[in-house]
Amino acid sequence: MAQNATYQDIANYTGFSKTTISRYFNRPDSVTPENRRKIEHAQEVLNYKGNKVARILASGKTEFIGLIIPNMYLSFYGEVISEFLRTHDRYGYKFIVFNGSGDEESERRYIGELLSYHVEGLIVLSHTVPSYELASYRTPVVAIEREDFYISSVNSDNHSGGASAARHLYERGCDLLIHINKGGDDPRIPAQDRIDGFCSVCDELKVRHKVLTYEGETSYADLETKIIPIIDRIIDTWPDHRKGIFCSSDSIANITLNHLFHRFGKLPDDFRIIGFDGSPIASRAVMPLTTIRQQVDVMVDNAMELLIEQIQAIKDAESGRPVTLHPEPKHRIIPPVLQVGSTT
Amino acid sequence: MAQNATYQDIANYTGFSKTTISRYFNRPDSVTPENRRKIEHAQEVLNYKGNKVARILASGKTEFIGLIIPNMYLSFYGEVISEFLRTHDRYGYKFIVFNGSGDEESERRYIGELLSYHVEGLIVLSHTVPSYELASYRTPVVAIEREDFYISSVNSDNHSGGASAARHLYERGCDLLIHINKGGDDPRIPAQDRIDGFCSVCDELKVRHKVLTYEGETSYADLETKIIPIIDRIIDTWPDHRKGIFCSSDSIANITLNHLFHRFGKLPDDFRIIGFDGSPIASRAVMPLTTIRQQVDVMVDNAMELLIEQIQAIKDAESGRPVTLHPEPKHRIIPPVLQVGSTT
DNA sequence: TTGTAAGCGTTATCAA
DNA sequence: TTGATAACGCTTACAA
Repeated sequence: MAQNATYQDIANYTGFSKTTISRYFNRPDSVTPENRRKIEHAQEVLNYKGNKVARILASGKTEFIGLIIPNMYLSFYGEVISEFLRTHDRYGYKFIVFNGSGDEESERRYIGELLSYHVEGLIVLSHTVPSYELASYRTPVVAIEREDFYISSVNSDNHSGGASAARHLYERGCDLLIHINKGGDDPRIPAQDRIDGFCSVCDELKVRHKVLTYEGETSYADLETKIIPIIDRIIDTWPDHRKGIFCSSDSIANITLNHLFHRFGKLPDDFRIIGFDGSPIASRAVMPLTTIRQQVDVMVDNAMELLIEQIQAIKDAESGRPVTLHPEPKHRIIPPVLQVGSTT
Repeated sequence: MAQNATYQDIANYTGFSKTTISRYFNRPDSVTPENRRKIEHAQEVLNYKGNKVARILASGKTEFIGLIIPNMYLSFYGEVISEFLRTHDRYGYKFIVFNGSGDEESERRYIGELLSYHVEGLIVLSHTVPSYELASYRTPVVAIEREDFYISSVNSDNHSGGASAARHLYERGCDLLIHINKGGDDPRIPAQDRIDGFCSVCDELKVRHKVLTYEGETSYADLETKIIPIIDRIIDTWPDHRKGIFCSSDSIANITLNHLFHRFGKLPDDFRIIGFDGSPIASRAVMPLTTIRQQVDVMVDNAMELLIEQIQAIKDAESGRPVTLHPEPKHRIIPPVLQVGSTT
């Protein structure tokens, strides 16, 4: 079983030096057309495969980006992965994906591992490791929909998302607006903006409203056990209102909708539901959910831009060009869009 | 901006040689406890990070596995990715994920790229590159739910899946069984077994049946445009039968269900629908789909076992131990389970 | 346009 | 138990 061919083998075969072979691969123009053909031929004869590991070691450039997501049961994250993979054709970066599962120590280990592979940058969607720690790694990093005080980030315009949800429910005749969201420890998370936007519109319209929270979940099934009691409480507590429920994810909206169906055989007329994400589960349902759709493709494009900017800054710095070494974190805000379904 | 510390730095700091530092990391017992402490201390002082790239180059072991999936709009593949990522805690392998998008040339390029990163193995779910070519790379490889003539694989027991779908529809009183599946070019694909299982049970039960096919799709929306005409044709052609429709994916089943709802406002009593996959879209719907659920977790576990077996065989071969170099491909068959919903 | 030689940060093989 | 030294396969000055 022959070992893989190397530059050295091609060099021996053609009579050139390793350097020329290297140049052939990196800047073909710098080799005469005739010699280019010779090398090309040798390459095929020897079935040359290439070894990027050696190239990385020598050049320091891995073309790897680490991607850390919190879970896979929210379809939002699947969509995010998908969109990032799609950027490969444009930028050439490969993605090493980790599922943090909400455990801070694991995520820290994963990050360490990614750094030791010399990834050129990190995209972080998981919530546990604080941004000041991420910033301290001195590696390009972009946060998406998470606490981002010390690092660049891309977020949905959660404030306007919450606001348009409230406005839409009001327009659909609701006189009690309820927002269901995860119980927050850190007030700087994006979800807080959603709550603020929701409440400020409610105040403005002078419509009664509530924010109900649940404790962090670990799976879709777990989420169900936490949401269903909340819905039951709503049914019992406010029988005489037309209730507009703004859920902080389509999963929650879906659970809400299903539970109402199971109790009443239909979506009762005193309920309106609106989700958040724009996931397939929303649009592909027999009764499509009204939802605030995040523009995942746009968010991912922006994240790549921000990350590549940082990667470029580091390359510039290394090649001695003048450069701002610690630029202010940049935050991009992507407006979500109201996607009207049948639940409002 | 200080460079990352290396073994050399630790060696200089402690007065040992690089070799000793290397041994400290790889076989700590081979260093005296006292010296171990010294090195440990130096490691912290210098904030040593490690460089796996260099380790890979020197040792040849990357701990990387390449994962090539055909698309991300079928939730099956998202679930597969998720399950593979979960194995990291058990086996330590990292995953480089590519989305083949059904283009043979891209997939071939991706595979080349993965090989040049010296991934230790390949998991292939995409359909384009034939298995004899995959086998020719002489790299450990496991196929999942695709043509697998020359390589090891894990598949759902498609025959029994198709059979139990037919049996279930028959038991639910259908007198015309229809199977919708992708138009096949290659008869060796797993889907063919599904068709066979379906038809053989129909023959056995002496119930009338049809297999309808559509041409390869590129997205969920595209799939809709291909499936809807088929459903319309079914409605027009066989008005007087109770039709049991077995769809080759939950997405197709979902499209079918939605279309029937849009035309009739409900699932008409002369229709029964059964999907295949067991995706969230099936179980989380207001009207949960009956479906043949693939045991993704079991399939992934088996795939990892088969792959690691091959990786181990290569390591054994390299260390000179006697070993069968080209063992027969192994094929594992995982039984899917009938998951009864509200559409039958 | 081509070649020489010195790395990149590990692991592996011998000796000591 | 430790150390000197040679790989691993490529990139990158610097020379020719």
